[in-house]
Amino acid sequence: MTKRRDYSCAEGCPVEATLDLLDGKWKGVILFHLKRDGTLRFNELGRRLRGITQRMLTKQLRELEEVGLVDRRVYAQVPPKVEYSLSDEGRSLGAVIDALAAWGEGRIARLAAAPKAA
Amino acid sequence: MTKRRDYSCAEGCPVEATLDLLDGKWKGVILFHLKRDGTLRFNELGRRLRGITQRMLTKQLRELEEVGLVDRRVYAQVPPKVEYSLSDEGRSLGAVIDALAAWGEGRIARLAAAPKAA
DNA sequence: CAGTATCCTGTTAGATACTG
DNA sequence: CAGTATCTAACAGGATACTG
Repeated sequence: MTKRRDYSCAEGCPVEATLDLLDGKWKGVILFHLKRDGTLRFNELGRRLRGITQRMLTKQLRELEEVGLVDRRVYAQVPPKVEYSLSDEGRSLGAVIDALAAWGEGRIARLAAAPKAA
Repeated sequence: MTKRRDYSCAEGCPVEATLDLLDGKWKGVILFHLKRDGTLRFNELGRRLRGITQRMLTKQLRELEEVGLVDRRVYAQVPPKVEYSLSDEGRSLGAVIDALAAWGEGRIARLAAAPKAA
C-alpha cells in the first residue's frame, strides 16, 4: 500500500487516510497493546506480538512515530531503556481501535461457529 | 500483509483479523462506496476510485467477495451487467467504516491546519 | 460492459547474525 | 536491552493490450 501525502480526492479518502496509517502487518496490534497497557518497552511490546522480528518491530514503530501516532522516549542509561506509548494523536484513534477489535471479535466468533466447509 | 486463517492468539488479534480483511490499497474505499451507494456496477465503482486499474478493481472485489464482505450479482445479458453490494457481513462492518472515515476526516483537517514544516 | 492475460517493478517482511 | 546490517523470497500493484 503506497503511502500518500494528499488526500484531496474527496469522498472515500478519509477511509484511505486512516487505513494508510494502520498499514503494515503489525501496526494495528501495536496500537492496540499501547492503548491497553499505556507504556511499553521495546521488548515488552515484542513479547506481546508473537512472531515479530526485532527488525520488523523497529520498523513499524519508527513508522508509527513518524506519522505521529506513537511517542518514543529514550532513557540515557545502560542498559538501554526505551519506552513507547500513544501520542495524543494516537490516543485519538482509540475509538477506531475499539471498533476494529469489536468487529474482529464478532467475526472470529462467527467463523468459529460456522466453520468453512473443507 | 499475509492473510491468516487462525486468530487464536488472543488479545490483539481481533484487530488484526479486521485489518487483514481491509488490507489492499483499495478495499477500504470500495467498502465505503458500496456502503454509501448500496449497489454499484463494475465500472461505476471504478469511476469512484480514480486511478484504479481494471485488474486491481477485479482483484480487490474478488478478495472481498471471497471473505464474504461483498456480494456479486451477474445478470445473464449482453452487454454484461454485474452489480456489487455489501453482504450482510459487509453491512455489519458499517460502524467500522464510519469510524475510519470520521477519524480520517479529522486527521486530514489537522494536517491541513498544521502543515508539516519542510 | 466487465473483465483477462502478461509483463515488470518496488516494497514487504522473514531469517539470520551482529553490537554499544 | 534495544536495536543494526544483510540477504532473499514473495507479493502487491501499476502499465498495457486484448476479449466475449
